[in-house]
Amino acid sequence: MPLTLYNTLTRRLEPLRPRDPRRVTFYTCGPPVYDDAHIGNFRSFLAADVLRRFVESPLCELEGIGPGPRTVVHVMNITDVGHMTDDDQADGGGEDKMAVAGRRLLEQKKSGKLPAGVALDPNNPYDIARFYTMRFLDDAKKLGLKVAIEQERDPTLMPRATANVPGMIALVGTLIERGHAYVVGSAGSRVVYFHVPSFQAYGALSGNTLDALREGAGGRVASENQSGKRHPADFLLWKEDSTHVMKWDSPWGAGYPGWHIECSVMSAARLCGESGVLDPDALVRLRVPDAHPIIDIHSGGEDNIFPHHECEIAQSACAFNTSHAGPYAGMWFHPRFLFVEGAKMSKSKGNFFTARQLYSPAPDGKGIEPAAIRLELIRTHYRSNANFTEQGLRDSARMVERWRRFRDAALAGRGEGDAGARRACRDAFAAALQEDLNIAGALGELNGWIGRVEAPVPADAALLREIDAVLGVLELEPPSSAQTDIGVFIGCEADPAVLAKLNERVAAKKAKDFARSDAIRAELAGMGYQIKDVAGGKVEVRRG
RNA sequence: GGCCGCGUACCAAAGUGGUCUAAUGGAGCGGAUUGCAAAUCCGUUGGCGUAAGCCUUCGUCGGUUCGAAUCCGACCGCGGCCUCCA
Repeated sequence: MPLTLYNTLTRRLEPLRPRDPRRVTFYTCGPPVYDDAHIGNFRSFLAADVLRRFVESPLCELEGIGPGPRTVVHVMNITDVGHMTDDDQADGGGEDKMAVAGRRLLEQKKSGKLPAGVALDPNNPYDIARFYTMRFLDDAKKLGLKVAIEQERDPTLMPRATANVPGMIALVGTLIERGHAYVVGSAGSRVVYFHVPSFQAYGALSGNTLDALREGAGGRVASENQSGKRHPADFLLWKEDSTHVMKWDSPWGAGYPGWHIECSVMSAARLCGESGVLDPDALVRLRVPDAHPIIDIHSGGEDNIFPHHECEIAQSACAFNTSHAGPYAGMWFHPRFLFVEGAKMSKSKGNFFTARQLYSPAPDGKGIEPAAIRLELIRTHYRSNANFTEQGLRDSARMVERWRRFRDAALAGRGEGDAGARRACRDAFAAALQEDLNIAGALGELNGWIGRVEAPVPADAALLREIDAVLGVLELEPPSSAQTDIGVFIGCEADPAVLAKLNERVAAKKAKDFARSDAIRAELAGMGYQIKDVAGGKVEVRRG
């Protein structure tokens, strides 16, 4: 059975049918960079990553095309334009988020909390964006996000919004020319709006049709923001504002772009050029036949469905389709929110984690190995609200260790093993993922097979490697470990105080003073170190 | 008010008409191993029974069916979006 996915646009499971089976185009709405990305962001990005890895894999069969491997061009943007804190679709009120981040960084700098060696001017929004972009790329590579690894070779795969403003200006111009956008206000305070009623299919993705919006508005669209708009649902394409922290010249005055237009530009610019990036002139000349998707797959968190993706469809279809119809993307893929310890993540509840808080070594972070974080974030079906818990993280860490043991034993094994069992596992694993990425089912098949193999052989390791090319777990860096002649320190430093205790414990054990040696173990546990005796007379030490 | 989704055993999570007391991981219990732990390996974890077997379970109630965790209806509960948020 070929790969089917739940398409948000049609609310049905549908086979994935790329326009060009040799080159599947995939666009993911990437992170804003005025703060560190949190594990909820990463759940969504990693779900997209697993999808692209699976589509690339020989395990994945596409309808009418057959099994892979195949190429996926995956683009993920970096939103480094500071959008507004109260960015309702009206006129962009509130404060620029980049400015808010600058104030926060300034405070951290004053209190000495910024990491040493960071050269950063908190008043410069480009500096702030660069700072968080680098941190995001670090996090993403640690967690095995393939696009972040690839962009080192081809930076165009992760375009920056600030580098694409000319394309946005060109596209806004096109939309005005084609009668889908209009300018209001006079020089100094001009605003360009997209005129929503000019796009018939508006609401198809989210169900928020113009009628529904009118009924549901319930006073939420503040009347003071409506001045000049021809329809309450019309949304911002360009705002003239000479006081803004980031601003660019345009035919409608110096200002900044609306927050939906960047994705319309960057997706088409990178994915519609056979190789490389379309320049603004080529972009405005781009014409896609009606009812043909401009890109094959588009992903983003469920909260992007409305208004962001709805507006993106309207812009892209009106700008690029010959008679201004959709659907822009053939397949809309929306992972759901992540909960933490049963509740929606929020800073005030204290259940808010950035990725680096989890993987950084103690005492700054929790010292959890990236492979365990990745597995925990991908192991729940992408359309369920996954619940991220300490317990789940421990489960995942153990599963990773079990796979590693199996792989190592297999590489050291001899013989052919059971080819039939391998084939059955491979088929069952693939079949589960073909069905709307049923990853829990696929992991069940994998674990069941691993449990049944009594004497693993190199061919088993090869299958595990093929499977892991999709999961992306074992290929991640194993936890750092520091060796001393007494202990192996996993994910933590060889603290002198700990070393002293370990030496004392060895002496106590030698003297068969087990009461003393157990007391030391308890003391270490009180200090946050778990220890266990391993082969060779050494002690394995872990934080946590 | 509108749109969408979810409710499975101790926990997480598969299963979408019979092979289901129901994959898989964790946790628990018993055993091997260990000075003790940890880790690992084996067995086991609804009830009764020595066993074969019988009875009961997949939010609740009802319906369709020879047969339902799986299909339909109602209800209860939970959540998301409609406004910045992955």
